[in-house]
Amino acid sequence: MFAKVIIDQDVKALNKIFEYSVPEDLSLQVGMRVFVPFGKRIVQGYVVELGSTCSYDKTKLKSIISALEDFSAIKPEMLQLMRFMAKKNHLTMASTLRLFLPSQMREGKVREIYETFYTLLQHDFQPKKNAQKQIALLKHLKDKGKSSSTELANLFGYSTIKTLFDKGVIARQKERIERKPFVLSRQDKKVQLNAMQKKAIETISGQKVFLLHGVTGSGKTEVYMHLIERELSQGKNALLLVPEISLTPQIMANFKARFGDFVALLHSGLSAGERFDEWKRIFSGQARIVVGARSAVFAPVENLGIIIIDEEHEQSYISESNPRYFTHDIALFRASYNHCPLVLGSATPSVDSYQKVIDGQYQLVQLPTRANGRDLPAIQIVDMIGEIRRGNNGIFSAQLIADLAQVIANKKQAMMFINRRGYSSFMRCRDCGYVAKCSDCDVSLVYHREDNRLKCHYCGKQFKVLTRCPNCKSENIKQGAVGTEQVVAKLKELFPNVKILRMDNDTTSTKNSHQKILEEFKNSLPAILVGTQMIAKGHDFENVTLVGIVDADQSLFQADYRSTERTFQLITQVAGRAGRSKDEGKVVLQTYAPRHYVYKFVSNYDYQGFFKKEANIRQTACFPPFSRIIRLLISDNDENYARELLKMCYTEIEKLKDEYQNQILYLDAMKAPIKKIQNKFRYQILLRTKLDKADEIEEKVFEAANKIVKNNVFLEVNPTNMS
DNA sequence: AGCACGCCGACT
DNA sequence: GTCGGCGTGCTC
Repeated sequence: MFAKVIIDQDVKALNKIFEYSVPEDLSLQVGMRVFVPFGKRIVQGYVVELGSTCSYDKTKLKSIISALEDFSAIKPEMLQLMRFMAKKNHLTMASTLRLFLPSQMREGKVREIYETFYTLLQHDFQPKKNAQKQIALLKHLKDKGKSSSTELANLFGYSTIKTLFDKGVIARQKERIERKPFVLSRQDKKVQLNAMQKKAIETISGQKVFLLHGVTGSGKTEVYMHLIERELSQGKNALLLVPEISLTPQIMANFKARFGDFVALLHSGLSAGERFDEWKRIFSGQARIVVGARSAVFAPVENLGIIIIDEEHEQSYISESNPRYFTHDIALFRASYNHCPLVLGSATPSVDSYQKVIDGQYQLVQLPTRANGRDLPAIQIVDMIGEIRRGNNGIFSAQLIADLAQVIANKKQAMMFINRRGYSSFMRCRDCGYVAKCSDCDVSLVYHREDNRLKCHYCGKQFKVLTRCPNCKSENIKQGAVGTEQVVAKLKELFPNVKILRMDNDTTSTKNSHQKILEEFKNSLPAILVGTQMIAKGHDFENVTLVGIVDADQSLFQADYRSTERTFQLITQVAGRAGRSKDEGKVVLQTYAPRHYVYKFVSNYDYQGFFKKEANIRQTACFPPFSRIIRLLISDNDENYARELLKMCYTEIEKLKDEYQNQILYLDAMKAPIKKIQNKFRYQILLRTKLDKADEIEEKVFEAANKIVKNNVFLEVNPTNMS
């Protein structure tokens, strides 16, 4: 018997299959992890194939040493997924397989926790009359059957346990316990479905992709729950993916309440141990519903009946570092492997996904009204240039201030949204415009208030805060942009007696601070919550009647073809926070570009209109989804060498132009936007191609680059942030 | 990734 | 004369 093995090392040079002979006494299965001799050492590998033939020189063949476990950690579906991903995303097979296992298994530190339990051994034992503690303990055990050492010690004292144990009245045993992630418990309130929801559930079935377009508050979550329930009753399992930020305790509690121990929750708050325990519950089939963030798409659930991606337009579904992948691709693969529906849900679908509806690849399912029957809040656009003309140079328009005053008078709540995407709080000299930059990376330093230092977000290097401009010696140095702090300060000035809370990266660094702030906000009337994207998602505050968007433009004017789309999504999302309950809501949107088309559509909640316009622009300009952008990043410590490599790659890739004349729309080589990271100089080749032969071209570009550059070459498709 | 082999510079 | 720098090549 021979085995094909993938060596568990994430190196391109080892990204191939090695063959071994299998000892007679070793019962191996495909998907098992094994120890194998490799050169002069012993390494871990994965068995990907077993058979009676071998293509390698048999005299040089070595033998597998042993298996790590007596089961296949990588199930057949995942092996196929590995092949698919490695090819699609140009990854090594090892790095792909690593995604499928919890870190605890990889590090070999499989630590399980045990706890001592006691049970009753002699049921008829009568303690002495005055031994009150013993009597109580025995009664406790009689009622509960078994009890942990810590519990008994707390209630009756350890000496009581010891006496009874020594007399042989109670028995002791160690049991493995699972680290259950903490979840709020709450009563499950079954919601009556409306007609649209019922219809959506009926429509969604079969091996297809559905785009569930539902306005904010249309009750998508309830639809998900019903779909999952339906599959469960058919004996199937389910996978629900959500963006990390919306994995709030409330949502988790909802699922726990509805589905109990059938649910496994995978989110960033889990410890490695908890994650491992959840993984095992899924692996063994104990947990049949997996709810989790991006990486949960790799959960070892078998027999899937449905896969749902909630808020499908979210950026967090794109893994941008190390093993790069797009969650939708993986989900689609798994859905077709399991012959089950894939549901992409959103109030503001990505242009990519909606285009697939137009192309007939996805089926559209709509939930056009809010579940509570309320209208969506009115969005009023305020022209900030006009404000300046009227002599108001502040960060709030007269309209916004008036509306805030009204909210406070009504003892209601307001949310103030600061759109921080795309800029950070850099330090700038007000006199000459000098901005502090990192000495190793070509990026602006970010000011961190907590420790009053400037930090580089790419290499982590720290610098002292500038007090004098090194360029013009001026001391007029200020933090660059309007931040949450400034807004809070201004609000306190305007409304000194109102509770004003701030929620952003600075105020939510500790573990439960997030929750605390939201809790405090919920319990204060009137109150204003100031925050970044963090406040945009999922929270359901019934007293919020006003949402202020302080500077809507900040995500709009970026050198990124998706910035308009993102602005539309963000504003719709934030607007959805207002008027969730009986009171009507309102949104005040401040902008310096009131005539931009995105504001026209967004204020009318006209997604279709926006999509048509946006798709049209992209088609004319030949941008995705009507083309593919391929970015090849080359980096090296030696700048000249990096440039040389770039040139060689470019010459090679340029040859493709002849072969694919009318396909390649754009090709150029240049410095990367961030010219240096960790002392590595970065150069890039950008290529834009029509879709017809995009796969083929991408493959050739990758091949060409790998022929020339051994390491430090990255290929990225439709990059989101080109740093 | 590791580990060996191999071919040039400065040391007990 | 040797010790050791890291460039190159191989691992079933």
